Amino acid sequence: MAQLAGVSTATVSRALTAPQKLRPATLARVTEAVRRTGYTPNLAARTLRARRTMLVLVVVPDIANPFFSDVLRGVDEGLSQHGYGFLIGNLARSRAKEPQLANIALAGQVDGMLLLNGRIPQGGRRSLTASDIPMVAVCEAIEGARIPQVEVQNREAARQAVAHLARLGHRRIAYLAGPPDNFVERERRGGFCEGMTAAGLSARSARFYPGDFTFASGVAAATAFLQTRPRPSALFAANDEMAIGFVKTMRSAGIVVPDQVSVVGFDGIEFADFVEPTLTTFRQPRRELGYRGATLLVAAMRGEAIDPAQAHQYLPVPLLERGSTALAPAV
Amino acid sequence: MAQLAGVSTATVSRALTAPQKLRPATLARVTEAVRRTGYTPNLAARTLRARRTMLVLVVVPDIANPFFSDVLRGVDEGLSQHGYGFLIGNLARSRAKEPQLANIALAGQVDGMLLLNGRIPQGGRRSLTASDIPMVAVCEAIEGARIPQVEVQNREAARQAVAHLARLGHRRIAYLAGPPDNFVERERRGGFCEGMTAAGLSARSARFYPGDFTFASGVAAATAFLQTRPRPSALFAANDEMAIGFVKTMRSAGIVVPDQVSVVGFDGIEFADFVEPTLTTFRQPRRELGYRGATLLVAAMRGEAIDPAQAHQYLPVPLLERGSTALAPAV
DNA sequence: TTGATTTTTGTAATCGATTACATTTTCGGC
DNA sequence: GCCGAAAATGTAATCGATTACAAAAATCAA
Repeated sequence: MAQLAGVSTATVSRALTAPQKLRPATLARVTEAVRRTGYTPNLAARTLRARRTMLVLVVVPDIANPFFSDVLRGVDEGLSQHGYGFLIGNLARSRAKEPQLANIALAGQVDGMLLLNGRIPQGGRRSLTASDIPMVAVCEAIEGARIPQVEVQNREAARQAVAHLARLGHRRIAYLAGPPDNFVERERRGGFCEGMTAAGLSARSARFYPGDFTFASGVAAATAFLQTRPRPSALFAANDEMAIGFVKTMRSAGIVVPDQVSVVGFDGIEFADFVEPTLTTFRQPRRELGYRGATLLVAAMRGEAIDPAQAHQYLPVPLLERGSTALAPAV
Repeated sequence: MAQLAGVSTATVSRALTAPQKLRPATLARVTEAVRRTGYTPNLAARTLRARRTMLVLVVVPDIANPFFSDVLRGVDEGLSQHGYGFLIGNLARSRAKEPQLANIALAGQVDGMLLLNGRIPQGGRRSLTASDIPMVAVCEAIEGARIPQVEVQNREAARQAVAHLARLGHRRIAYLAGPPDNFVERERRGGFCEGMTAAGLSARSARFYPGDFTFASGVAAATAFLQTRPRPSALFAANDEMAIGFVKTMRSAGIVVPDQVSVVGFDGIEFADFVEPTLTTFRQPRRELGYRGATLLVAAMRGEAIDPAQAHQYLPVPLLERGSTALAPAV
């Protein structure tokens, strides 16, 4: 290959990694030879010598969750643009695999990590936090971690949900919660309370139904809701799946949504469009979350300084006003 | 590290890759030294020399599709069990990236490929088909390809759908199709026709509505359906998303499902449980598809002979009889 | 044209494992 | 205790790129 172009292997290497260092004529000869032979540099050799793998480990809490697959699409776009590929580390909703994933990074098998799970994996042979492996957190923020993060304006959106309902005349607004140890749940709940206060309503006296982000917990909340007196006229669910479970149960109990109860969800999953009535919700910019996270990580892996203003991004989540919210029924 | 154990690097290497070649005492000394130093072999060096990457390229037609994320979970399980990781090649519903993905494999960056897209990627610098890179097709079969394949019994299930409806007394059964160039669509349509014949009904005179697997095409089919005379009493949709779009539109038009029209879907997506009425459908064993494909691929990559009986697997797809099917209305 | 300076290219060491081959050790049988 | 075969271990070449350093070529000023 090098012979065909009449140059040394060093020159070939330079042609591929630092073309500006070559005379145009030489570069052209090498390029032509590369084209003719269909030469591809061996990745392993390059990695071995240059100590870069051009690979990123993406830690996902649950790969079977469609939410993350959309985020992954953005990650894919952001990384492949810069020549990076990615490995997927699926935690499958448990922490058992964390040490294994941490070690992949610590062993230098990847150049950086993208954390979608709201936690820095623990239990590796060394501490990831203390290492200088570039990491970026996406979707679920990691409190106290000194790494770039990209999340959505959970708190702000939740406030807006309450404001939207208050504007429609609702005064008894309930909250359908996620798991209490979850970061986004806490943000959304906090925003809900702030929104209540801002609307001149008492957050203290609002009804809070427990939930865990599943459809089933939405159903359970609906059952509890039916027995609540006085019955709230609106409900803000911390995610769409619960909201849909809630709405479905309401309807089978003969309660008309939105006439008797307004419901607001969160996430903007695809099926929010397909249920009856269509769900009023906040559309998370999933692809964008992944894309921005990937872009930040690439910068970090290249050793570029990250603009502090970019280091922690809060993306806006637009409210989609649709069929499940309406004016409060007259008292 | 080798010094700490008082052995050569060759022995360390053997301790890690072929422990049975060492005397137990030596092995123990090395193991202890490995533990104490926290040594991890450099993957790049190993790959360079051993010419194995322990990585698989998974080609996905659309990573944002939840169907595939579930399959990926199975793939993850099957591969990680044997120490393999995987890269994701996302085609994003187009063929533009095929050459790029083919080249990743041809350049030896992975040890094998798992194809979920029903096609062998074309346009690489050499032909993948002619190469000896291990490949396995999953979900969507690749006709004529001499590689192991894992798919579901599409044809059999479609026959069963018709049988189920016929058993309920339906005689005018319509078919809501997928894109005509899609392999699984053709199988399901074929099974539908066979089922009609088996039930003593004319497949020729059945109504076929065009579709493309999207919710919107289910809505469109419903609109056409409403104008069909005489109106069929049952419909078999080639996937759940269309079935759900169809049902939703029927209901808003005041047609009661299943009393006036029975509907059967295909795939068993999560939301089939959540719609009203719950959808009668076939649950695809998604995780299992991925797991089996991964297992076959590992065998192929290890150079093991594949039992011909295992080389093309057709997994059964159980029918879930739920709310969207009922006895045909009396004529 | 010449010599100094800069740019381009080549030579050879290097990354860290695996592995063919050589050497040493172990072990059984006599 | 010795010999030969078998098992265990060591030595050194090797995988294929990158890159420090050296050498050669190009460029420029006088």
